[in-house]
Amino acid sequence: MAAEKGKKEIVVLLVGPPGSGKSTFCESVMKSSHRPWSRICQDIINNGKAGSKAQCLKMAMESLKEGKSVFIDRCNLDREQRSEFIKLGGPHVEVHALVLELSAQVCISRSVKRSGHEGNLQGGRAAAVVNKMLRSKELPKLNEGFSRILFCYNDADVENAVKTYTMLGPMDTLPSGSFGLKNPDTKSQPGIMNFFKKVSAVPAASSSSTEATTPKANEKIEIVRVSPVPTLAFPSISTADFQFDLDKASDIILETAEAFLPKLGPARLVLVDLSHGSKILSLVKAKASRKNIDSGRFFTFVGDITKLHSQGGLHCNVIANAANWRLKSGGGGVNAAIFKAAGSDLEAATRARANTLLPGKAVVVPLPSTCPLLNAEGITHVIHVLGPNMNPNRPDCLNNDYTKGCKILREAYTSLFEGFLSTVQDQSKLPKRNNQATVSDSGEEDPERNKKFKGTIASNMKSGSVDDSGKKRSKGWSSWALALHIIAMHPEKHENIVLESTDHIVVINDQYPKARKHVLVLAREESVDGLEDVGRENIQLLEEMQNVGLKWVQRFQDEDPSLIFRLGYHSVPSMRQLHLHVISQDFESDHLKNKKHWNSFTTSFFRDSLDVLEEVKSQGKANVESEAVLRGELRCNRCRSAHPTIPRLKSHIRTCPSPFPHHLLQTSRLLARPDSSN
DNA sequence: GTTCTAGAAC
DNA sequence: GTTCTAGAAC
Repeated sequence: MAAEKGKKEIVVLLVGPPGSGKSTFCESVMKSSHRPWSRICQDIINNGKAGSKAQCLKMAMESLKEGKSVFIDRCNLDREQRSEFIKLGGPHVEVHALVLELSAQVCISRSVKRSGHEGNLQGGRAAAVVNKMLRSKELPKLNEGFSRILFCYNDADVENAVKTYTMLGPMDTLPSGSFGLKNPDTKSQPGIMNFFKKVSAVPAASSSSTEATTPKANEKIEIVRVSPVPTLAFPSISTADFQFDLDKASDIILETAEAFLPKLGPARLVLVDLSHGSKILSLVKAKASRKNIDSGRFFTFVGDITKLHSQGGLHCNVIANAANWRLKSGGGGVNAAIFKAAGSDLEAATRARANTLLPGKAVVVPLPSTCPLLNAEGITHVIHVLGPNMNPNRPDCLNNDYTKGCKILREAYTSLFEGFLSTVQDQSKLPKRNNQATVSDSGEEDPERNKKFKGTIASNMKSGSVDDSGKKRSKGWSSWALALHIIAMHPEKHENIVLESTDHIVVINDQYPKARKHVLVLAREESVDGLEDVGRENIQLLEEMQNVGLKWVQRFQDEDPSLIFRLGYHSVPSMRQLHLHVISQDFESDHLKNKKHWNSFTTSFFRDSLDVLEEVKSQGKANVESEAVLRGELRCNRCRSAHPTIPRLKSHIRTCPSPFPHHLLQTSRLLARPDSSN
């Protein structure tokens, strides 16, 4: 009996989708265990047929009364499903969970085989069932009431678990706790697309704990995919109402798509047109096959872009809209159709990102969860694109100027594909930052100011946006990062802090000086956000910034000749608007608090103004150092000795007697008065 | 960029 | 116990 002294029954909840091996596990243990077990399987509890949870509970209680331990052989994938079985626990009954985290593919193929009805339909159903279950899976936690949880990720783990439970005699117990959990991140399962993003961002990730929801790169069976391949469906831009030449347009589509496919991983690009007789479709199709473009990853499709999944059976997670400049519904065609299908959600979501769009630009709009397009078609993002216009009855007609037109159309597709790329992967590691959005921060759009079409996508501009997986994106500038930009654009509104200004520059004190003297010379050029945006056209500007910086050094040294300065730029600025740091080398400041602060001024991340000028003159651009150096050791800027913490470093630099390194002394990178004793 | 703070390091 | 870092939130 259960009450027998020292003896404890065990309830083991198997946790896993169909085909994960729950029944096999139970049978293996029961075959040679010395402990009496009862397997309670919901699939057969009803005289061989599937039964209810209540039946399972009742039978479990009966078995426990008989002194048997029990396996609860049902999926038990979410907390709620498990909760009532956990209540079976008590002073004489322990409750364990055994989690079978095997890959979705394995589970699906096993359940297909078991059903004895191989083939697409059965396979499709099995896949659908497993996928659906995995989507709402919650891994068990000790605080649900388990005394022990064991995670298995592969056959070897399962074999060990079988041994563990087989060896368990009637009087034995197992240690409490959670065992074998490999990646605690899987405790909550975000939407299926989030998973895909995570996986595609780190293609090398092979942690088997995510395997259950990770598609293999080269899956052979379509239905086994847990997440669909990211796919962008896009209409031909500018060739309908904007009357752009079809031949030229088709060349540009192919050219830009071809350039992007290698960057997109397994993702697909699909040109869509409503009509079977579409000329642009047949042109693109013919040219694509001539160019031997991978037809699995770039193809044309006839259908309604708002109903590709439901009517066409094509799964696309992102669609492009041939938008108008006002980013509003209307005009008929694709634009009207998409706005109609997406409902008011799209207008609101668009408005949160941008108010207007310039030709050649794109804006990525994530659809809110309530959006019908998301729910009915699985579309997670709409990317609005505005192409060039050749129709005299529409705004901004280019009057047949195809030089300009082709350039803008190329930009439009590039912006679109970049936008798509940004939905596929987290781009935080991309070195280039100059593909910035050009929608104004205040939401007011000034078409005049975008003389250069260097930027491409307009997205995530309103604030530090967070993508679906919770990471901050590198695109766009958070509101705090705009402070310098705002001052540079309107110094007259900030008279209280502006020390000096000309048509091209503004000088201010750094709000959080990292040394006794620390001022910033801001460029007033609209489109130059940082060193990476600098080109030959900015040489005069760089020279003026340096001269103004030197003037301020003189001024400071007149007050205190012992001050030593460097003039330079951060390789990758945290704040928008090119700014030159004029900073004394004492680094005596309470605002200098962390490794990033120190390393940004004392490693190769800090690019001396002189060097930058020389590089721009000779090679047309400045070299920039990777942000990785910011995480390096803390080294003295004079003797280069390493120090474990910021406080220790600071106390060292207060008294370090060494001269500055050779390369700084050699040229006039380091600005010291001759009579200073350094 | 800063502030705040959990928790690692000492 | 305190010091310090590093990540999240802004």
